[in-house]
Amino acid sequence: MSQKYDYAKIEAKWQKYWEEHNTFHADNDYSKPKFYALVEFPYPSGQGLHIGHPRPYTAMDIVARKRRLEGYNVLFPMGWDAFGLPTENFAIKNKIHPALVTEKNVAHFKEQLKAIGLSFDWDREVNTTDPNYFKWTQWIFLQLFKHGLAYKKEMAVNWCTSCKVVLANEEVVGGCCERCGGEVVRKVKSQWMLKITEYAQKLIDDLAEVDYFDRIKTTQINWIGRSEGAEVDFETTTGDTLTVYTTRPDTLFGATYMVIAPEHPMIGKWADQLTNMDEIRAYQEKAAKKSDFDRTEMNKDKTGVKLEGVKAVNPVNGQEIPIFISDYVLMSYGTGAIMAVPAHDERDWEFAKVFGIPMVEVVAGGNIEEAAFTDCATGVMVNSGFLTGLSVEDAKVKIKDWLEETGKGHRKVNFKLRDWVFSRQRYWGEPIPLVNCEKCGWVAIPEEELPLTLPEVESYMPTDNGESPLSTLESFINTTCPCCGGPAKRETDTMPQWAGSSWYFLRYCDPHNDKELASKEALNYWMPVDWYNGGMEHTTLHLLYSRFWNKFLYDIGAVTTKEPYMKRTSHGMILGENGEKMSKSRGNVINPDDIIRQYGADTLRMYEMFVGDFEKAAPWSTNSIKGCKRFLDRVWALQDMLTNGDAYRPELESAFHKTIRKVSEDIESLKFNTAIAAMMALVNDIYVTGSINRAELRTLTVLLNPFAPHLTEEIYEANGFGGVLNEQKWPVYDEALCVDETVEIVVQICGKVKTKLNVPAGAAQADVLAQAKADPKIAALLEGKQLIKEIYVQNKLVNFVVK
RNA sequence: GCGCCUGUGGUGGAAUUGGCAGACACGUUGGAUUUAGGUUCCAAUGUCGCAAGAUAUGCAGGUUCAAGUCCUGUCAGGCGCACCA
Repeated sequence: MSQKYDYAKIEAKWQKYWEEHNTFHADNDYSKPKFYALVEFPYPSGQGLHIGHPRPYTAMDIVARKRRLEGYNVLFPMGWDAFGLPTENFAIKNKIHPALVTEKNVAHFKEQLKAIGLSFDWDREVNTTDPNYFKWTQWIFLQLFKHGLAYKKEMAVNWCTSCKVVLANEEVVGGCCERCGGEVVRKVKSQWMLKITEYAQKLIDDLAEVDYFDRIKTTQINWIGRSEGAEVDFETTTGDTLTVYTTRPDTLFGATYMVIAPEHPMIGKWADQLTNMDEIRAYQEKAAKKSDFDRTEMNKDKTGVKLEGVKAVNPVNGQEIPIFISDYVLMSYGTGAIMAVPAHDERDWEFAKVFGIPMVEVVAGGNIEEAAFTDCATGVMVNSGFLTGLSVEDAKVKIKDWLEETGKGHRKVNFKLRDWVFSRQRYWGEPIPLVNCEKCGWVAIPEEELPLTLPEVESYMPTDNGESPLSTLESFINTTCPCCGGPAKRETDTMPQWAGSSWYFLRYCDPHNDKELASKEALNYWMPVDWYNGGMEHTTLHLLYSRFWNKFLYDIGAVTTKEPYMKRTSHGMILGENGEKMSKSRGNVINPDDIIRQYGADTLRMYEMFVGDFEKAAPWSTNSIKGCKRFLDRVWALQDMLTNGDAYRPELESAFHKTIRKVSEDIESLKFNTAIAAMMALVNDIYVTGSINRAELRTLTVLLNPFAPHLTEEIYEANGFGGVLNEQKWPVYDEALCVDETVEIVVQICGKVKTKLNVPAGAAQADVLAQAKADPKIAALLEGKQLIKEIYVQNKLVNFVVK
């Protein structure tokens, strides 16, 4: 052997072999047990692959390769989430069609992914910008529309002044655009909305049926934000009704004023009766200019204006109470109006202090002069009419019953989750397949006309008034109504990037189907995804959206499972060498092409898995990667020490069984770093013996194969183990052989280690204690002391407690 | 402010139900091989100490025969949410 480990040659050879033999193609052979491993498909940016991409891809590649060796029919697909702003912006700047930009970027990404030796089934590649794909994205939208889950709404939206695009709430981070960091302002626009709120309860409930990391579940539950309370109707002196939502109806006797959102519609209605309308208008204008972020920024100083001329009546005691407008009440949550109980709500307390409003204590136990008493678990009701003397919990039930009996209110569940703003005034997205007819209103285009493709336009720039570039194209806009045949205009907005990624996992099951999004047979066999790994940052966006779409499609019978993903895990980021996030501006970017050239793909894979806890962020280290290269060099060099032998040698037998067990278990629990450490330790043990036999080398190559597929295939073939490695069986271990024959027992005196003994595994307590006491060093230390206690832990330690 | 998570050598990180802290690497030091650099191999490597030994998991307490692990308090860092009534 004695040849150098020529990774470049070996990797090119096996990548070619896999491609030519279509090795990783997932058959639609429905008789075999299946395993569907999924990684988030990338956005093919112009910069090419980031060094962070291979981390989750390699991890799931390891799982997929292990499953194949275990006899599963494995679906491990890849595709491109290719609509989106960076491509469009590049197209605008360079006056080139975004489809061409996308094509070029995809080709580059694909080449880079193949160079890592990932076992994707490239026959099932999907691309969200391919009309054969987005035909079905549009089809799904039409079903949502037909089922009343898509609707158009005039609303204040988040507008990124830099991208010139509407953002979903989820895309606004700290008052700035998630993508470009530009300023986000409020703007009133007519938008397509998807009623994700209709599925809020199911999205919470069905988390019980899936295996996600706890923090992923918690984040989703918090984001959906369910709360239980009541809606209460307050009469006003104008004869109107003002409905509020509250989670504390038990404190109704303590409501001393009301607050409504500055944009509350009642204000317009009461304009004639309000004597301080100028002041109110000024406050409304000030509030309208602020984004949601600005409104939350100033949460310390409560501001507001009292409505002079209108009062509300507390339904429990008939008391007239003032109404204020204040921007601490949001129109978008609940009813846009609250009953304020300053004694038992911090915000109301602060507001009442500013405006000198009286407080009424209705739950005993706090000091309302100092602070609002909000701890509801322990309190007893006071000053509360028929609720007085009850516990808070009982009072909640009683008041809700009372509200429902008297018709003054009712139980109500609310969610923080808002409906999904689905329109984008952009070119590079799926056109929304609807037309607007003067007579018939919004009408779906016939399904047989799908896909509705993007027309060629002069400029991809949004117009100055924020409309889509498509809005300037008369030939696209003007059409006929599918319903009445009269003149109609097409919707010119496109879908957000989230659309295509909300169902791609379904398309992988049957990617070339032109009759339906995927056949029932294929879905029935492959779905749900058995293991989905992706970024933590997608927990409230992509994960929620795609679960929503899948649930809707399930309800209309288009898919076969209620939940799309059985198991969801998340990986940590790869940081720069300085521990900061990698970015061009910080100058700490590592290019995967360079690493592969210098060390090889197998080393890159090993290092990305060895770098640290898979779930945590880890800084890149150019020094540490050498350790992985060294390990693979050592594995390669084992071939020079090869001897015959068809069984593990006795001195290594236990080590082999233990390592197989460790690697098998660690892969399942994402502990790739310790799996690799175990293999390194095994190789070190082998080196100590000075040789390796054929049985041992064969097992080692299979075990290491998911991590370093090229190197192991080459060793396997070069030594004539028979067949190709990827068609072999995952090694098995014998639990009985994982146990050592003798164990080292620690002997402590008063918890301090004094000596160690070698005893047979499972030795009897009495024997071990006797042997410990007989040890000269221990005997000397016990001499003249009173033995109070003897602790014995099987196969672990002995502890003598003395006085 | 609220919620969740994390604090272990010079560095990345390991440590079943509480049971030898520092696996596995990186780096460093010394040695061997080499004309030299690189590679490879051997040895050492938490801290203090010649040694015996002592001491050590952010800090301060507590429970226990025994604590990185459990409890209380506290500090630092990270993530999420952020006036959600």
